[in-house]
Amino acid sequence: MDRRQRKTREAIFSAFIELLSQKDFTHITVGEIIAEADISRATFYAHFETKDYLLKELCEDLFCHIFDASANTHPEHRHIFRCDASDFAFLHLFRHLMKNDHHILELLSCSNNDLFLQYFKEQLRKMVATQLPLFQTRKSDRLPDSFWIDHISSVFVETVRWWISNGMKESPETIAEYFYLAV
Amino acid sequence: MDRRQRKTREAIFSAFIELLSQKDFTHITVGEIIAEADISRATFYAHFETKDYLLKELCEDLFCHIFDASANTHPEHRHIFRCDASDFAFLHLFRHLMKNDHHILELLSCSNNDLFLQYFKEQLRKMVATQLPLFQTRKSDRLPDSFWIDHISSVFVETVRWWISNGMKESPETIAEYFYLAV
DNA sequence: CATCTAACAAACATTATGTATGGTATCGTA
DNA sequence: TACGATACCATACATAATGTTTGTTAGATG
Repeated sequence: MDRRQRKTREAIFSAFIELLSQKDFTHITVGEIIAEADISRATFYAHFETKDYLLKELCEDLFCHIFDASANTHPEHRHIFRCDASDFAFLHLFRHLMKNDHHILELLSCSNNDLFLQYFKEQLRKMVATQLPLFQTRKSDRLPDSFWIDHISSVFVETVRWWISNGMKESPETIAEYFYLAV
Repeated sequence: MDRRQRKTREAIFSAFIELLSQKDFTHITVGEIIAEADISRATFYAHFETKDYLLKELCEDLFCHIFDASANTHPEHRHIFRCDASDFAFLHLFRHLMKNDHHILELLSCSNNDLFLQYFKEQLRKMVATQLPLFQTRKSDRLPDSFWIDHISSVFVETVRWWISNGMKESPETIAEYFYLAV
């Protein structure tokens, strides 16, 4: 990919992130994005068909990073679902969120978090679905698989939502604790 | 309230609901609403300041109905949280949803359900919060109150989401069963 | 250096939002 | 029934956002 393209793409993304930290997605205009990114109107539309696609691509970028990282760093621990002293997949996710590598937290500010957490949940659902046997518990036997997959993903997402809206005062370990209790 | 006002308000609401069953909220224009409702532009703005307020008022109308109904019909059962053979608050909610009195299901079609379920969750959270002691369980002792309130409300909402996206094949009783297992 | 193409500025057509105006029909009430 | 209030109407308008087009400039790549 041409360096110029990379640079404007980056500029658009970071302008967008900046705006998202200030106001709701639906109230952000293309005009504001190009002003913040300091690019021409035509250039914006050369990169993204619409504002919706911009959002979509941003989410894909971000969540791919997080999930790839979690999936690859500690593969030997991914079979552990229930909480214990060691590392495991969900705790990794909480840690990644806390580190805020990719400015994800800015995106999850209250006015926008629905949007992003839904994308996030989508990814989680895929992860859980492909490894369903690892997530079996006593109570999951009495629930339909698809319900159980949704449930795990939802509780994770809602835990994150709570964590953020409470100022992320708790450690990733405490949150993981809450998550495993709740799920 | 003047009959004329009631009628146009109703016309706007049902036009809006019709459109929401076809497409996403953000892609519905005021122009489409007034065409569907067959009213003049000026009239629309005499009733609702913006499209967002229209949504808000619609949600308030709908969810107030549901919650009032549940709150009033069987007050003697509202102290029961855990699932048993008798009626209780959450089962009532599931039943109300299934009856689809106020065309709520149309609103909860996949493209829009986030929007409405968030409003729904808001209401639930209030209900749970005001009656927190009734919702205590063994595991809730080990979680912060606000986390627990969010958790109950979220699991309810996500259960509804799953139910709808699965075609509402299950009975309210079965869904209540799943809900109580999951929560 | 030569070629390809991304980015640019500027202008434009189209669509959506929200307001203002003066006339008409329907309402609640006396 | 008649009357005053007001909700609704059509129309027009100002403003703002979307998305496209054009010819040109500047940077990347080989």
